[in-house]
Amino acid sequence: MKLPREFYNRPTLDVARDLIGKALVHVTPAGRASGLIVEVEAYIGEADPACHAAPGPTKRNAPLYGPPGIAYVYFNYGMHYLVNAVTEGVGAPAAVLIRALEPVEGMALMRKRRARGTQKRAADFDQNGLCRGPGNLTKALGISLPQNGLDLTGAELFIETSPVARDFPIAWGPRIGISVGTEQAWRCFVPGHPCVSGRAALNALRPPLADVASTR
DNA sequence: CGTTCGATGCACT
DNA sequence: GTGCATCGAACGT
Repeated sequence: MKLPREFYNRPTLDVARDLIGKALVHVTPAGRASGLIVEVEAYIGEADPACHAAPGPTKRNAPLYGPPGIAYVYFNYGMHYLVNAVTEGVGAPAAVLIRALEPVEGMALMRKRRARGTQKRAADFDQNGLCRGPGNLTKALGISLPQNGLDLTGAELFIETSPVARDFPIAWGPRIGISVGTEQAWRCFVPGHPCVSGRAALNALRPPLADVASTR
């Protein structure tokens, strides 16, 4: 079941939590590639210094200001594309960054895409690492600028409940790779999952924060 | 184990 | 010109 627009039209932290265990799917002429979401981060509003909306509306962050359920894809560090799901209502700029997936469909295609432009061969990639990290998963799924602004309720790029989904434990911690806004525990992940990015210490199960993500 | 650092290009000031 | 919501190789302990 594809997630409807109302799913995204909610408080961003709720959307972030509920995205764990759902499947991100990209359909292209080369085939279908998908994976279960096991790590996300929330970026919420102009008051969040780490959110791209912090400077106010610009050409780049325009999708954040639009309706929920839209893909916000941007280019970073000169070589990586990062994909977000826009949340909350029009004029409330917020989104959930997808940081890691457990590969489900199209692993051969993912390997091929990951190897593109490198010295490595497709077979060199470990399956658990195919979609570990926000830059890696967009490369594996073939997501880049043409996918920016796509409707996540559409047919090309969407998020759905998966038949392979199961209940995951979840935990919250500080967001990774930012220099401001680190006091917020707005990174949501599956502790101990082999496809989650970041250091082991960051990903340890914190007992008071342990919870279970819903499959629905 | 841990930390540092270079690659690489563009939006924004 | 500056600074990235990164990655992985190279180095130090």
